[in-house]
Amino acid sequence: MQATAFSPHDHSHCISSAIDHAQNLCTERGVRLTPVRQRVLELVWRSHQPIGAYELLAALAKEGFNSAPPTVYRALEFLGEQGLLHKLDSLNAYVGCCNPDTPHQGHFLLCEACNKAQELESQYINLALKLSADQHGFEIQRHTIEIIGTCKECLEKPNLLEPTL
Amino acid sequence: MQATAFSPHDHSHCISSAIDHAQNLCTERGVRLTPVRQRVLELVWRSHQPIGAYELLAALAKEGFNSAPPTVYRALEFLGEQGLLHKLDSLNAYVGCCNPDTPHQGHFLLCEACNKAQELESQYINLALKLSADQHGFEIQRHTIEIIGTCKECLEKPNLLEPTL
DNA sequence: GATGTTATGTTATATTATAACAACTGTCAA
DNA sequence: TTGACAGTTGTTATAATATAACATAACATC
Repeated sequence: MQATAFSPHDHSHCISSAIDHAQNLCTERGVRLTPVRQRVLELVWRSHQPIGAYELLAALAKEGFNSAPPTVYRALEFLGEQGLLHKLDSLNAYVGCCNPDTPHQGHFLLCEACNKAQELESQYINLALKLSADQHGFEIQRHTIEIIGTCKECLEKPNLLEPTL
Repeated sequence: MQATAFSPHDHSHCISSAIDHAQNLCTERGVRLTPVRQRVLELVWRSHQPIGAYELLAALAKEGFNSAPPTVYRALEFLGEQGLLHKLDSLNAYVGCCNPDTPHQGHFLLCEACNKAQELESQYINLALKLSADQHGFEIQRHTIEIIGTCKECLEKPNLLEPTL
């Protein structure tokens, strides 16, 4: 199986690749990846664990950035519009998008043991959503698809899930 | 097609049926559907439009119920535990469950034109979620599945969607 | 009617997000 | 080179959603 957020990997590569990608994409689109926007994106990518707006705010504050809520919410709004991150509604938290070139909402696996999020783009799910909507004559604009549970790596550490008494 | 939240129907029947069902179910389970809990459930069922906690609170206040946030959040917690309602994470709002006998999270169609929610129990979606999770060795505990768009009835009123200039 | 459990009341506060307006920055044409 | 505009950021305040903590009341049952 391919690498996922859950499996061990060189995460610094994820970060640098995401930032490079974002820079190129913003240049192409003629929009500005300003310092605060880039820094927010880097912070979001600091791990595969979705991060909350106020946690971002605290991190920015430590680094001398302006630290009022609108600062971070504006950056999140911009990054969201550019498809560079997703909001996870069930967590009120934000996670980087690996595939920002084409607009999409994505489907997410959220592990409650390690708190990491893995984005999927499942054609099974897309088809199932389409079929269900069609059955009701419903036209889909967007969706929130979050699958919550335990990832493979955490399942393989049973001692953490079922501590000995 | 069967009746849905979106199509015209005798809604008073939805309400009374939901309350009857809830009363029976609570009796069977030996839990108490106290006045405030029942009233919250009735308010949630007042329409098929999901309702927010503070809107419930305001309605309770008008009727002389205690009106501090914990009152309504406790009722919502109880009703959620009993499977009598669902929270919609993308809206921070609550909607009654038609099928509270068996525990489930459900899938929702949310119409942005009429703001109504229709719960689905699509085996297509369940299967697609399972397949996607299995591919990653992921064990599902629960999920948030919200399909946002425009319902059949609202699509059939094109003047509302594309106002004449 | 004493006791334990469940439910509610009450006050305060935490968490998440936006409104509104002022000030600054970059761009580009006149 | 400046002035006009669009876009971005700063700042203050507040809205909207949700929970913590502790006191009191109601109910069950022995």
